[in-house]
Amino acid sequence: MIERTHLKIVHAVEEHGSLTSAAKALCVTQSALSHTMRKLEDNLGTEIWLREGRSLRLTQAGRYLLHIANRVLPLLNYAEDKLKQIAHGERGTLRIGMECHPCYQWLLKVVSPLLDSWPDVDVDVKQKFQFGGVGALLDYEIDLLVTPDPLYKKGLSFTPVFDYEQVLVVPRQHALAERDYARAEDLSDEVLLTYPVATNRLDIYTHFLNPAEVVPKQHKTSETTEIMLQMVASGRGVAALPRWLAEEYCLKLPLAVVRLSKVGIAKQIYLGTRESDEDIAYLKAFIELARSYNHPMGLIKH
Amino acid sequence: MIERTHLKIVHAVEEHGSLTSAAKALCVTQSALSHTMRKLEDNLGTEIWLREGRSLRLTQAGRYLLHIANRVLPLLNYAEDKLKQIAHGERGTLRIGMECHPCYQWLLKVVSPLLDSWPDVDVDVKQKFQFGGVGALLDYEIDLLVTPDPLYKKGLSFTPVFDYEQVLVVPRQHALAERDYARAEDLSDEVLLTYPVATNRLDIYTHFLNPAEVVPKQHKTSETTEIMLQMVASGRGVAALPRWLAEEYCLKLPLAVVRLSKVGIAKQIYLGTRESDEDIAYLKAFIELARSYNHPMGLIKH
DNA sequence: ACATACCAATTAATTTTACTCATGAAGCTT
DNA sequence: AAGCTTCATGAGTAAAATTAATTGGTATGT
Repeated sequence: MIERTHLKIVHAVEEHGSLTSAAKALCVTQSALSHTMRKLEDNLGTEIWLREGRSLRLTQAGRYLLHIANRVLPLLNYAEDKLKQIAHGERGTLRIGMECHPCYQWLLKVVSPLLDSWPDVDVDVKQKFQFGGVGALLDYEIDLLVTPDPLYKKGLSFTPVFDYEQVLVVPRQHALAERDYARAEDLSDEVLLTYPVATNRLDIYTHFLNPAEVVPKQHKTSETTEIMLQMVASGRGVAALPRWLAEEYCLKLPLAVVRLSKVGIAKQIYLGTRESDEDIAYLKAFIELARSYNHPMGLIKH
Repeated sequence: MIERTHLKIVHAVEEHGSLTSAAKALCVTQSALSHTMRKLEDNLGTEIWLREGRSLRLTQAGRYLLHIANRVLPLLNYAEDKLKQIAHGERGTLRIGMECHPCYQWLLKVVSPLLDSWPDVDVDVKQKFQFGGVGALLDYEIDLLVTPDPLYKKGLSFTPVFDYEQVLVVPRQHALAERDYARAEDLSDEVLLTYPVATNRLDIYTHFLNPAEVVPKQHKTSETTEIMLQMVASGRGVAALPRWLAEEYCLKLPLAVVRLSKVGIAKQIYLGTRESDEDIAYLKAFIELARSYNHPMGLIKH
């Protein structure tokens, strides 16, 4: 009933002062406007303008309609703009999902150049998923999954973007600190500190302790890396973290880093996307950015 | 480009879960919706839904469009409602203009029953007009003029709604207080207190002093009735006011009321409207209300 | 006072749009 | 695989929007 044209007409008439000049501005004839508005007036049962000689004057209803026009038109114009930008991949919300704590630390470093070079792209980070990160990706809850465990499924594609080594963090005075590497047995008398997730999602179990059938003396958890490492520094246990993250904290706290097993635990961070999204420009750009981004002390030298 | 239908469709599809059921709800065929939305998608250059098997899933663009729909549709629906109410005279803003100070006092008493019986009518009171009250009425700045001086012009109509007598207010101890009435000469030795308006708009001049060619000893002005009468009570002068207003203050302050001239100055308050507004229900109601309203002590007994 | 310019409404004709119908393709269900 | 549901598509049609041409009214200027 009240259509966008009506709002546009009322607005244009107010701006240009007459039906005729408004018509010119809207690239239609004066007659078209006259017809269109007359129909609306019939429909509402009230006049929008008082016809006084050769000029129009808004009625109370007209004033109210103009008020609505001033509220709604900018909204629609802006929406149109934004939708076209989305269409061209210039704008959007990149919804990133993450399943591992170190991923978050890594992401923080990579996201800011994206925000800089894509000013119209918003980034949204989610961390809890009912059906896991892959499920969230398939359910369109997120557009990008940052994970160390790619789970290849039809319609998804995973790209490795970052290699790192998972290492043991011990107090600087600890006996292991001097060693070239730690063996699983070395932990049987230690308190192990990890993030609060299932042990089958912790590499130190799946790749290190479980194969040797070793369990640590005690297992404690901490939500935050900071607290965890302060506990390590004060001799309350040991932790397993990415080397690049651990070494950062070595500068601030009395900690030392030890390789896990003779060869070390090598990990990758993968970015997962839906294949159907492959032509979204900013998504592609982000993956490229992430891949080319050399973390200050991130890479294992092969 | 983005029309109201598009918003309605996106909204309905979200609500009903499919094009087909949305079509049913909107009383058109599924085909119509499909065509309409396809056209919008072509126009924007992006899909609104991902067609997954036989169900639709909003794209990012689609989610944004839905967001817009949720903002704009209620606005338009409400506006339509309100415009139809305005059309039927059930709703509106009654813009009242006033030119005289006592009018304001009177209005305050009459307006509240209107607000009670017309809950959807707002009242707006204006007091300053570049081209006088009549000009404001003709220029649609106001819808109703409250004035003691009707100025009959084509297209306007005035209705008297309230008779009152303009009287002199003096201190209760004043010599004039005992008199049946005051003559113009009695004021030649008095300080006259009035509202700050031109003397040709003050009845005490036009109807009383000027005809007798008398000027008071001094002429002072006050914006407010309260202050003016406190000054009178303290012997600093005399004032001319409507009897009903003056008698109200006599209860609170040591004042007395004296008739001006032997026959008194009879005044009326008129309500002026545009003839073209005669079918606005709440306007008619207000005038009726005002006319039937018996001020507690307002009327001169003829 | 007359001519001129401007403005909006109206009528009839025309173009454009929106909708329906019929049909087809693709996915679920059983 | 049959049956059902859902969306897409193309063609035809009814409806709506727009235009062109004209009328009547109101300022403006000479």
